Amino acid sequence: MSIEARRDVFQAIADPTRRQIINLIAHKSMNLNAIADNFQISRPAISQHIKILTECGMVVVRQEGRERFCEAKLDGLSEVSNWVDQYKQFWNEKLDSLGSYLVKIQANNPLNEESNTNQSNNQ
Amino acid sequence: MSIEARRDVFQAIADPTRRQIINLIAHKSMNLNAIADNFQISRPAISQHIKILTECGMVVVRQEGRERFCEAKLDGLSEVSNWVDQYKQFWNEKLDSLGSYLVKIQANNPLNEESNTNQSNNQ
DNA sequence: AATATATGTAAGCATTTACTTACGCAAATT
DNA sequence: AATTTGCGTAAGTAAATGCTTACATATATT
Repeated sequence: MSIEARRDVFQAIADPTRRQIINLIAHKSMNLNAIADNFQISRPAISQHIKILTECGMVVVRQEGRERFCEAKLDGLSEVSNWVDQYKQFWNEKLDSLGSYLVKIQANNPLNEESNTNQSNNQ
Repeated sequence: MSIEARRDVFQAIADPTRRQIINLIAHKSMNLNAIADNFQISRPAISQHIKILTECGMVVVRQEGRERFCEAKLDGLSEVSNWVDQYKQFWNEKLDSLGSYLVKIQANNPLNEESNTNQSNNQ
């Protein structure tokens, strides 16, 4: 952690512990000790991860008495999503599930022709 | 780079230079010098980045005479996409555009009720 | 008031990262 | 055959990373 470093979302989620922290608090705020209980590493280590996540805007800390509740702010993930989604065309799973979903709508909607074209040049 | 390290896609794309490399070769294979021409850092540095990308399966190198063409294999990005997309509901832009698209289909398809539920609990 | 709890932060440390320069080697060119 | 080109790799280095332990501090509890 040392001095001061580049902080961006891509780097923030590069660490598996930080991804797990995000998973933990995505749906419900937790205080720091509660988060740390889920890991084998020390509480200060978790505190430092939270600091990093805070610095890149992915976590907001709300103080409540002596506790600090960590809330996930995952808007920043859209940056990752946008970057990755440029390359959607290079793998199939996701396209397939979207495809079958559109086909399902299509089946109930024989009048609509244009959603076909939407399906093919979506990206 | 030293000895041997954890290699996963999240860490691979954490580095901005590697993301640029991916951008460069996503649509057309390039040999190493051609890639390096786009950066200020040395050719060996690029070579090391390519090695990392190769180690986590995002680049395949095809030798052709003395040249080595680097081809992007971006299937691995689906792992990132899947992880990030769990949290789609936490930012709006993407949902909005998908939402308006579904609304548009919906408008042409008054019989189909279930796509409404699909829209709300899509994730 | 004394203690316990929840936390931040500093300092130290081993490891990893991202580079550099120097070199080696095979394939192409001359 | 000699040289140039395209590349990998080793060794060295500064900085970053991820952790630890030790300590400080504010808020609760007793």
